[in-house]
Amino acid sequence: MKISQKEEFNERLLSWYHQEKRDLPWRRTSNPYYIWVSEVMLQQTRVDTVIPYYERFIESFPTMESLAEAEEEHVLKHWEGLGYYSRVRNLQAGVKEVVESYDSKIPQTRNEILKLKGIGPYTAGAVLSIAYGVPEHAVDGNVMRVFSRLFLIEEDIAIPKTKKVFEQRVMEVIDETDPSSFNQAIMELGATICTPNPRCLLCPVREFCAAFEEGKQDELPVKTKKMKKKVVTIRSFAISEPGGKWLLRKRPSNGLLGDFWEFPQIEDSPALEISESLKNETGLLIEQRQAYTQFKHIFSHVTWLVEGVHAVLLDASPIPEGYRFFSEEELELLPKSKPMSKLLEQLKK
DNA sequence: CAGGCGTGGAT
DNA sequence: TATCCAAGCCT
Repeated sequence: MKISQKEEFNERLLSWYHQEKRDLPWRRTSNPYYIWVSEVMLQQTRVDTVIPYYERFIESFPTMESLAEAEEEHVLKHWEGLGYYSRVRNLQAGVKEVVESYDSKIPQTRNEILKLKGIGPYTAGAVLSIAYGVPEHAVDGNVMRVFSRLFLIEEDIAIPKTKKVFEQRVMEVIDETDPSSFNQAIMELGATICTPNPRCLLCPVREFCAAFEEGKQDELPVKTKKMKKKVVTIRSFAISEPGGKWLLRKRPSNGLLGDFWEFPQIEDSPALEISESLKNETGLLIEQRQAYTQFKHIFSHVTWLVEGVHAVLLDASPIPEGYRFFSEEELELLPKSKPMSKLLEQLKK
């Protein structure tokens, strides 16, 4: 596509968008905070998955002040099952910053909004353009896929610096009168038409598309990186005490499943001496019962082979720092990871 | 920069 | 079953 065709391109794109766009909850509001929440939830997450979470979250935390004041555990419970849990801790931290340091007004320049926790280049552009009408690029995976085809850009989108190429190109093409609709229209196109297996015959702008012109739409975008996943064996100890309570510990804030409570567990230990390993790593003294369950859980970058072991705590055992007993009722209120939920499900059998 | 960070759906 | 994702950000 030539830049001289910009006006005609935007006319086609935007009229298609206004006619075909999906009716989504965050498209029914102009509240910048709600837009912010939706954009964070949508990071690496499908629209259909996000919708119910978004509705519940906004209902429970209708204002930035209400989110800023909420208990982290309560907030995390609203994110349970969505994944990438650091997103919600960063969101709350960012909202607190806005409430406390910006008089509850979200900054309206890229440099300022980028300072907020959890707001990166994409989310900055998305909030600025959608909530405030600022002509800023918001380049995500959709935009790179669509633009790589429109302009026949064959650079590897798996390499971080490649994104700059797309950000520049967006700024050349963006509709200055309605940057909100422009950014959303490109993403909508990527999500519904210009998908990995594109449906070019339905595309409103195919006559501007260099890849379609040359029949290369199926070869773009170029993306090289492949994920290799580690496999880790996890032995998880469901330790009960006479009162029927379960002994849990809190995971560190950083890293996988940050701040989640879990059964004490050890990684990659020889099966024969697992009680000894647990004692070495945690100080806990237990009497092991029989292994009661075994399953696999696949995270984005690591696979856990989980073996759940039932055990009772010996009277002589110390309770290490950071460990707590939970009744069944208390357990219900905790945010739980998928592996934790699977273990509990098995426990009830 | 490379790698860590969840989950459920599509192929 | 295996793979790759889907509106990225942080360190």
